[in-house]
Amino acid sequence: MSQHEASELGIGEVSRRAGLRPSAIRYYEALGLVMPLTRSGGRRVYSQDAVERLALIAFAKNAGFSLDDIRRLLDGFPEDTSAGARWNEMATAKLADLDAMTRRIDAMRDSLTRIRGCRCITLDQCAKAMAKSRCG
Amino acid sequence: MSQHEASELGIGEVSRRAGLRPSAIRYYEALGLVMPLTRSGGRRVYSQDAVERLALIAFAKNAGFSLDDIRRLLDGFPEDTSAGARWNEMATAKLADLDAMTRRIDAMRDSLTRIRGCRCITLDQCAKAMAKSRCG
DNA sequence: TTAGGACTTCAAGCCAACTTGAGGTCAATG
DNA sequence: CATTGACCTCAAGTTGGCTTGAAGTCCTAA
Repeated sequence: MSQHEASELGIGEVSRRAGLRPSAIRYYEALGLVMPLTRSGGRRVYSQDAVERLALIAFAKNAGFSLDDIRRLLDGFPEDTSAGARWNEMATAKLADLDAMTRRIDAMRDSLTRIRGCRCITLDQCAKAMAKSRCG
Repeated sequence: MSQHEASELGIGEVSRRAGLRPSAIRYYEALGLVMPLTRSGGRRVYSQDAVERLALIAFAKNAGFSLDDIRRLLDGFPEDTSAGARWNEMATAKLADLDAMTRRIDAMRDSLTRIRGCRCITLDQCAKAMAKSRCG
C-alpha cells in the first residue's frame, strides 16, 4: 500500500517489520542508535538497513545490553575495530555482570530457602532474631 | 547524647542502628512499613522494635522482595497467619521468580557466548545475519 | 542572644526505556 | 471540499526506591 519502492520505507513499515512501536524507533533515533536515510516532507525515510539495525538492537537487548551499551557498541570503538572484536569485548564484560547477577540470585535463593522453613509465630519474633542476625 | 531512655529512640538513632538514612525510614513509614511509637513535639519517637522491623525489611529486600512485597508480608494476610506460613508462601513464589530470572540469564549467557565468537567485519554484516536470524 | 544541630513537611529530581497526549502538517480519497 | 490516516514535535507521565532541597520548628549550649 504505502511504499512505492520496496527499498524506501516509512516509519510505520519499519515498525511493522521490526516489531516495534514507531515511538520506540524515534526514541532510538534520539539516542543515536538508528538514523533515517533522509526526510521527505518532514517524514523519516528508511532503507532496509534500518530494519537490520533494529534487529541488531533487539538481539543486543535480549542478550542483556542496555541502550547505552548498544550506543557504545556502535560508536564507542575506533572506527576500524571489527564487529567481532567489539562483540568480544562487550560480551566478555557482560558475561562477568551475569556471573555477578547469578551469584546475587543464588544468595537470594539461599535466604529464601532458609526462611521458607521459618517456625516463628509472629513477624516480630522473626525480626528480633534477624536483628541479632540469626534466623533467616 | 540524644536519648534519655535507651528504649526511646529518635529517627537519627534508629537510622544509625539500622544503617539507613532517615529519609529512607520516613519513606518506609509513608508506605506503611514502620511506624513510630508516637510523636513528641512533632518528632518521631521509636522503640527498639522499629530497629528490628527495619532489620526484617533489610533481610527481605536482600532476599529479593520489593517494598510492595514486604507490605504484603506484613499486612496482606489474615491477622492470625503465622510468620512461618507467610514466609513460606511468599518465599515459594519468589523462588519461582528467581528460577525465571535464572533461565533468562542463562539465555543471555548463551547469546553472549555465541556472539563472542563473531567473525563479522562490520556490524552491518552482523545485523543482516541477525535479521535473517542466523549469526548471534 | 544567637548559632547550631536535629528534626519536620512537601515537592521535585534521579535512572531506564519507553509511552502517551496535545496540537499540527500533509497527501490521498470520496 | 472535507475527512481520514499516517506522520510530525515536544512535554510530561510511568515504575521503584529512594534522595535532595527549600523552608520552617525547636531545643540547647556558649
